[in-house]
Amino acid sequence: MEKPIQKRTLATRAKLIAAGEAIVSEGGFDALRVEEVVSRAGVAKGTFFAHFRDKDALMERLIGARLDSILDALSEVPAPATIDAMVDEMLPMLQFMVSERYVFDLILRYSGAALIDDIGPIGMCIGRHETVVMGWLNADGLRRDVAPKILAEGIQAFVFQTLALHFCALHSDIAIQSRLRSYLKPWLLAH
Amino acid sequence: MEKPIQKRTLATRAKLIAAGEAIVSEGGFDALRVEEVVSRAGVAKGTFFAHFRDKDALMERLIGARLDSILDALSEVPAPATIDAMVDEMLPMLQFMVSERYVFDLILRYSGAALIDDIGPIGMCIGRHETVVMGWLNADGLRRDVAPKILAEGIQAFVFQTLALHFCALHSDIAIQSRLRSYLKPWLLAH
DNA sequence: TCATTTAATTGACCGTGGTCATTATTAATT
DNA sequence: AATTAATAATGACCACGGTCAATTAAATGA
Repeated sequence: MEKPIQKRTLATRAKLIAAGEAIVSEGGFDALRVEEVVSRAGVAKGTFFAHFRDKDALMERLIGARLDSILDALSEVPAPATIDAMVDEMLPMLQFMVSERYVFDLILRYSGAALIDDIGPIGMCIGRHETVVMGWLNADGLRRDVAPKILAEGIQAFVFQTLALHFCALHSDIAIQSRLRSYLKPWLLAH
Repeated sequence: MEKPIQKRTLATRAKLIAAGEAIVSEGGFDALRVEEVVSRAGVAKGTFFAHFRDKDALMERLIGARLDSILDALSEVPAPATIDAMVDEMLPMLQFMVSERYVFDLILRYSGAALIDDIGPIGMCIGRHETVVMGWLNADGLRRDVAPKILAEGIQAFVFQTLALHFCALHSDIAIQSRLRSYLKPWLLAH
C-alpha cells in the first residue's frame, strides 16, 4: 500500500485550503461557500468533493488548524497551580470556540469523533487538549481519588457546558471564566 | 395584545405536525423532508414556513414532545437513593437522545437556548430535566458543599459528555450507564 | 349585504451543498 | 514513442431548505 499521490493532487488541495482560509479571514467561518472556494482556487466544484468528503471536512481542517496553534501555545505553558490560573490558560481556546456560533456547533458535532478509525482534525485537537489538561492534574490540592482521565474528560464536559450556556445570555467575557470556575472547583479540588 | 388566531390556522398547524409525526414514525427523524410534510398535509411549501421559522423548529416540536412524555414519567418516579438508581432512571431519556445521531445533534444545538426570550421546546425540556434532577439532590451521602443548581448543571454536562462519547466507540447500552456513573459518582458523592 | 382591512395560503423561484458520467492528465509498460 | 491503466478534474445536474410578491379567504364595519 504505497502512496502514489501525484503532486498535482497536493497542489490542488493546497489551493482549496488557501482559498478557504482567505474567505474565512475575510468574512468568518460562517461565510464560507464551497462555490466561492472553488472559484478562488480556480477548479471545478466536483474537484472540491474529490478532496473533501463534504464542506464540513474542509471546515474541520480550517478550524483544526486554528485549534492546533492555540494548543501549541498551551502546551508550552507551565502547569497552572490554581483553578483560576487553569481557567485563564484555557481562555484563548474558549474564546476561539465561541467566536462564532457556527464554529462552536461544528466543534461540538465533531468533538466526539464519528468512528474510531475516522478521527478528524477536531477530534484530534480535543484529544490533544485532554492530554495537556491531564498533565496539569498533579498540582497540590487537587483530588486524587479519581482517575486523571476521568477528571480530564470532566473538564471537557464543563467547558462545553459553559460555552453552551454562554450563548444563552448576555455574554460578557468574565461570565465564561467565572462559570467555568464554579464547575471546576467542585470537580477538581480535594475537599 | 389579543390572540385573533383563526381556527383555520390551528387546523393547518395540526396537519403539519401530524404529517411530521407520521413521517418520523415511519422513517425516523433523519428522514423528514419539508416537501414530504407539506404534501402529506395538503398545503403549499410556503405555508410550512408561515407556521415554523425553519425545519428545525418543527423538529424541535416533535423531539420536544417525545422528551416531554419521557419527563412526565420521570417526574412521577420517586427520587433515586443511589447514583446507580439515578442513572437507571435517566436511561430512557438517554436512549432516546442517542436513538439517532441527528436527534442528538439537534438536542445539543438547541439545549442552550439561543435567546432568553426565545426558549424553544428542547430548551424547555432541558430546564424541566434540570428541575427534576435538582429535586433528587437531597439523598443521603450526596455532597452539600455545592449549590444544587451547579450540581444539576454538572449532571447535564456529564450526560452530554457521555452521549457524545457513545457515538465514538462500539456502543453497547451498558457502556452509557457505566460511563455516566463514573462521572456522577465523583461529582455527586461526598468524600 | 357589500366594502375594506387583516390574516393565511400559494407556488414559482433561488441559494447552496453534493453527485456522477464524461473527459483530460499523468504514470507505467512495451 | 506509442499503448494502456490508473488517477484527477470537469460541469451539468439534482435535492432540499428557504423566500416573497401575488392571491385568496376570513373578519370587521357601514
